[in-house]
Amino acid sequence: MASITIIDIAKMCGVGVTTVSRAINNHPDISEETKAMIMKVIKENHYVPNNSARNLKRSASKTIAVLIKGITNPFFNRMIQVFEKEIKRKKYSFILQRVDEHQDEIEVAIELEKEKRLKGIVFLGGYFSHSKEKLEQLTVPFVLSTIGMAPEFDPTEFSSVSVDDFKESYKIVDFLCSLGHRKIAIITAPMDDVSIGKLRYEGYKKALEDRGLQVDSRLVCSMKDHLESYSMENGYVVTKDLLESGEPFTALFAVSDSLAVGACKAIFESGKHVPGDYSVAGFDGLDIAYYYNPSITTIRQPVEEIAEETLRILFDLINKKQSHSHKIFPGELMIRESTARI
Amino acid sequence: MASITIIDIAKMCGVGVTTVSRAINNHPDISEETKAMIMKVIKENHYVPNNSARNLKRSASKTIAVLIKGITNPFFNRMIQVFEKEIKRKKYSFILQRVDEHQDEIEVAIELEKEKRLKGIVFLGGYFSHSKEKLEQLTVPFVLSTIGMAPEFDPTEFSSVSVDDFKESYKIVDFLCSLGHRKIAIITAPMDDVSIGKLRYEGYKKALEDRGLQVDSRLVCSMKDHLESYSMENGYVVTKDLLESGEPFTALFAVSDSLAVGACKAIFESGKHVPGDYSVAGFDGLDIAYYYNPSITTIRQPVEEIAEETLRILFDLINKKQSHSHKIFPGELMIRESTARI
DNA sequence: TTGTAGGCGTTATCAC
DNA sequence: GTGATAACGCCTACAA
Repeated sequence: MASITIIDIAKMCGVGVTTVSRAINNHPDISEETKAMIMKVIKENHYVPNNSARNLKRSASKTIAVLIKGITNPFFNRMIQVFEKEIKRKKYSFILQRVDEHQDEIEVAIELEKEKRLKGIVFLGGYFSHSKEKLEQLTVPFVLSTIGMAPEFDPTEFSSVSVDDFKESYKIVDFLCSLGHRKIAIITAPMDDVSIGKLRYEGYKKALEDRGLQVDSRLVCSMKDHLESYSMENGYVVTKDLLESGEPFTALFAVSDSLAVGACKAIFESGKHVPGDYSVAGFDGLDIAYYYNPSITTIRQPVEEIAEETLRILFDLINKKQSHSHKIFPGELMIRESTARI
Repeated sequence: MASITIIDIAKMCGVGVTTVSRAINNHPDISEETKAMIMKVIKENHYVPNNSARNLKRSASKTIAVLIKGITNPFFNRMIQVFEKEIKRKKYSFILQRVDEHQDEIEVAIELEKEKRLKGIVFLGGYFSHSKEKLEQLTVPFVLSTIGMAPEFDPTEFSSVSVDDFKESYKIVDFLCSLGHRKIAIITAPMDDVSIGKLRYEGYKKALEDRGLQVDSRLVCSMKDHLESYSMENGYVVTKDLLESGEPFTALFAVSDSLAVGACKAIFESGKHVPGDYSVAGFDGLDIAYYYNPSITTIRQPVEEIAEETLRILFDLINKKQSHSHKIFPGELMIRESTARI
């Protein structure tokens, strides 16, 4: 049962461990023959170096970790692909680490940094509200990507890439207004939430106000706590409640495309039509918003660009080419079938 | 910069490293006071034990790894949640490891087993066709979950949990036949593929044959290689091609719900209706199949049950309560709006 | 080009 | 209840 070690290999080959180590790690100072011979023995005996030992000894490794909160979010799929491709292209290795909803991503990051001797970290998703003290324990560069940020944060202490959730939300709600809608409902995060849900709600509020419209609290619907947040099911249940309340409205802005899909379903089940009876708008620009029937008006986030820029900044940070920077990408209003003039 | 170690903490506390180690790891042989004192110092100095060193030294750790191929598949989301919950409930820790499409999951598993001293492994997704020799290098118990399997495998050498893709596929195609459809197209994996796509295709073939129908190769559509497999986009593009080919058909079976969604979109764009002009059926039982408009007839895989059974078997294996076993769950035919009598 | 030996940070063994 | 000390498996000066 005892696993085979580098020493065993060395003995079998009749060489020293150093030589074996050189063979494994493609070091220059080794003759082709001995290397080939060693590799052959390694293959035959299925020797696999122990990563823990390597990481322990190694002072630094060329690896980037991406910590992602809410991995169920299809929005991240495309981003992950870009991250993986780009990181590999730079000859770094790539670790994807899921962070639980209730877990503290900084703590996970600190631990991982020590364990894997990371060169850099990308935080994806979730909301960022950590003490400066904690942030300082992170000794490698990191970038926050598509993360809602507490405004009180000092922008000189970190880097970030995202869209302006407030502004984009404003944009799409304003678009609904421009279609003549005056009673616009919203499905958003619970009020005690401090994430992008909140930012998008603020955009909604401001857009209405600028149009001289009152925010009607009866049309402000919070996602259900006991259901997965931002899910289709959540949108469905919330919309069902709204429809049953009898509160009149003509348009509905869901702060994510998945919520919008669920909302449409609830509307169909009540015998109504989209956009005939209700206009529905989403947010994010997921594939499903395009493929849904009707296709759903939404704000498309430029995921590829966001991912690429995130890495560009991270590598600049790693190479000390620059200090912290913040990049805001514009979202794109995708006008589709789910919204209509009133 | 140099990280703080257990020795530093020991010195600061005026105790030996052993004692600190005991405090960290909740060992019994330590007084409450010293433990509290040590923990306080640890907190104050933000000491975080180095995982590599722990793993290196530890003989065994209570951790289960789930290796997942194709993490973009929303089908796995629910399963992962179950895994995480159950594994935590058993006081094990949980590692989710993504495996790249082209990566060999067994190699990843072997490496991870050594690095993290795993107690067990769950393989999720992909197709399993590894040599016995390689499998034997895995010294910890493992279970294959929802994985297509080469039939030539010796069932006494591993455990598995899944639905019978062949049978379920047969079931839904037979259902389409029972509605009077005789020209049934299929969107499936490329013919050189050896995954569940192939099994589902075989079920389709058999169902038609048993109904005395010919498999019309012009109605057998393969997913595009250059697009993400099983994606909505793939279903969309393939269906567009099929419609443009002018080949007559009245029903379409897509081997995944996402493909089915894309297919519906293509049909709508051509000015046709579902199920008025074409019946469409999917496979998997994703949320979106229910929320889509029209809701999509599909085979629902009992994901929770599959996940739970997977762990039950794995833990039985770990506790030596049993040897390899195979569990096949029945899928459930969900008859919805996207299919109609011809 | 190759081998020897020390140490990475932790836990386990065994004394006290 | 507590503390030295030897591993764990590998990498890397340094020596040969």
